[in-house]
Amino acid sequence: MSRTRPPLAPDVQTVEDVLALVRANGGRSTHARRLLVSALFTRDDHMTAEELAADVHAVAPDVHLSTIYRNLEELEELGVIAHAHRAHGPATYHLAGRGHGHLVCQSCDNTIDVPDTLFRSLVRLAEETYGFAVDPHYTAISGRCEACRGS
Amino acid sequence: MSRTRPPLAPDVQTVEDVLALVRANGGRSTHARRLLVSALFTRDDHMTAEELAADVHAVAPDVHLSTIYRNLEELEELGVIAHAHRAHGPATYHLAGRGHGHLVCQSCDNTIDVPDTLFRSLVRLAEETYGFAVDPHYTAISGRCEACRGS
DNA sequence: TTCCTTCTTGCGAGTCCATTGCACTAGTGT
DNA sequence: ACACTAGTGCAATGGACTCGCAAGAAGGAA
Repeated sequence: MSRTRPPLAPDVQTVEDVLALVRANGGRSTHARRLLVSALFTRDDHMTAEELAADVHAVAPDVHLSTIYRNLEELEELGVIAHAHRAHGPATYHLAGRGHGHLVCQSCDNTIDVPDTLFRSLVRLAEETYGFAVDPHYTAISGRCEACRGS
Repeated sequence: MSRTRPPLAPDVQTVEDVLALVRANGGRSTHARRLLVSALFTRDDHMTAEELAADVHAVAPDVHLSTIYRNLEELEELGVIAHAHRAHGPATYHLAGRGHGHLVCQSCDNTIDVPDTLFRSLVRLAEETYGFAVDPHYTAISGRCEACRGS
């Protein structure tokens, strides 16, 4: 499979679409791969590699965690999914779809998905002032959510 | 030492000031502690625990890494230093001073310090829309720096 | 100074999240 | 059916911390 640049996710809407895309890029549609993509579509949420592995394991217990990681990397290169890093704990993966940022509460660890519009000013200022191209999706923003503010 | 709330860093300008603050909070001014604080002041930069340990080890080779971590935690509780998480790699520690955010390049890993003003709009929108209090210091923002954009 | 309390430290072990090398297995085009 | 190579399981490794514990050192009291 070519590992050069993400072909910017076309409209892949189903598990089969993804597998087709994988195959179109020289990959193979394996059991583990299919199950992982299914898990991603079924929950359509932010999930850690461990959580995805748990879902896969419900059906196929011997899919190894390293296989999960390798496939996640693969799918990310194809532009099917994206992952975001949080200050603490494992990264979360989610279907690429429309881009969005993440606010993560330092206390309860909850993630709030937010539209890119929230970052517009930051992106512009960083660009103008430092020539820095902010990727608002890659790092989750830390803070405290409404429920946790008070303590 | 009371571990309740950070007493919001007073004006501590020197190593001795910090040690005094530590003692005022029931801590002791130990060899390891003094060396760590020195390293922090000497470089006055963003440093990882390992880098700080290296500086300390230049003088006292048997200060254990766990001691470095414990002291960093201690100093952070006293408001003397702060740390920021980056998407990859270890956290970086720096003197608290005036707060600032961080832009970290995904390619070259360089950190750019930026004033809080860059985050003003994000902070306001997150607050208004989600009741979420963004802490722009805690998580470094990922992206690509001027030099690395092109590849 | 000596003593005593309690904070600190060194060290080793352990945890969490992720990555890698390797030999074996299994998709695929032919 | 075959061969070629992508993919997989497994174990080991690695980075960055974190923790428990017993020994050691600060600093106030006597």
